[in-house]
Amino acid sequence: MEKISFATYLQEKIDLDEKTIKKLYQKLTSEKHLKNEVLLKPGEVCSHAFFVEKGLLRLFSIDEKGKEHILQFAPEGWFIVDRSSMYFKETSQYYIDAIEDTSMVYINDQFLDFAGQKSPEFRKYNERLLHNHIRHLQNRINSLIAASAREKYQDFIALYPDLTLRVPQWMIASFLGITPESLSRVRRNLAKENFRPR
Amino acid sequence: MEKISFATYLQEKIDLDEKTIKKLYQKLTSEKHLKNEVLLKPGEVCSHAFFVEKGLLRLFSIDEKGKEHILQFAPEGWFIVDRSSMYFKETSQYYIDAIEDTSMVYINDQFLDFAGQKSPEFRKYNERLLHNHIRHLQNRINSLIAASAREKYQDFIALYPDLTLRVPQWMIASFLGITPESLSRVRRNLAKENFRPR
DNA sequence: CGTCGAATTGATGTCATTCAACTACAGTGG
DNA sequence: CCACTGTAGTTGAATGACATCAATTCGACG
Repeated sequence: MEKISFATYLQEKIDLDEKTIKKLYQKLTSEKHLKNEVLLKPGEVCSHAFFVEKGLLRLFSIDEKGKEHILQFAPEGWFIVDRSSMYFKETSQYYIDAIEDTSMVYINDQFLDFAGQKSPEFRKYNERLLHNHIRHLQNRINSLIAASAREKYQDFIALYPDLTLRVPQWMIASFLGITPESLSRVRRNLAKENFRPR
Repeated sequence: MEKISFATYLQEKIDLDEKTIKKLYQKLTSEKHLKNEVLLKPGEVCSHAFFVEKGLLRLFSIDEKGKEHILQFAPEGWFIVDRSSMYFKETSQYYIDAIEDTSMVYINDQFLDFAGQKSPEFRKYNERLLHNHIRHLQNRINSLIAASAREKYQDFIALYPDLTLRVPQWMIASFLGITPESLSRVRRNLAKENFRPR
């Protein structure tokens, strides 16, 4: 996958002049984290949103039995954050970690305030992001309550076509709320039916 | 349940002077709808958010097999809206209808703009609502992928203690993504174990 | 009282989980 | 370079959870 720099991303998404972008960008720190590094743990307050420039992050919980449940993946060009923890300053219930070596931009409250003051466009875009997030969550809930394991997997492929190859299968299962074995069988059946050579 | 007027609600939640509240409130229309009336249908753009003063609304989808799947309940003091449809002006996939006779306040874009200009407090509160919404959705997803039918029901009771009595059981089942029969059995088992006289 | 939808119950079926065995493969150290 | 180890993925068999179908009861309301 191609690297997506945050500066380029802002230019595309928001109509800002170069000068403002530079001003914003130099307020930010960009960091690299290796695979398996943990960026947020339960009990901590989520103090940053992460914009993924290159690599892959995930947001997940661990239940009483020690099982992981993945709420979100964030490949290049995505944000990941426990928004309610960050906004309300509550301790989080969730983990964020790196599935691949990942370079990301750290975004904190000060930056958001600063950028919002500098540019009303940025403010608006931020609002847009929130609504986009809500749309995603809502669609996901609908899929979870309405669909079978098979359909959930198909919804997943439609949503993240590229991730199907990049993410280990047991993580996809964990995202869908099914076991790795079940997903394996779902895939076998799908392959049987839609057999197509490549 | 007690009626919650929107004016009172605003006073409690946002620090506004009486004059501003009046100014805002007279921009709004309050309407009553009878049980079973439909306020939003798939294919329409969701042009209003509804604040429930008295009664009960629901947001739901219907799948290809004709089954309903309930995404949200909104009793007194709650907002209900298909946010992504309203914000992005896309046609909705969802229904909103009245479970009980309901009086509600219609809130549209013009009002939000107007109120946002009049009062930065209002703007902030609006942002707060968005984050609150996201928190809810995220917790719900976590419950849906991590919990058994029984645990989902317990999560539901914890979240909406009063609704347990007000909402028909088959709707709760539809909210949880299980069948009415399953919910009935879950309840029987819970009752057997935690037997307590009332 | 009669009707209709909601809820319960039982019998049965199906889908997904669990547990265990096995394969494939990547990484590690001898 | 090759065993050794650990993790991912697949497969099978048994189990369990939830769904489906059908019958019955319950309760609200005209």
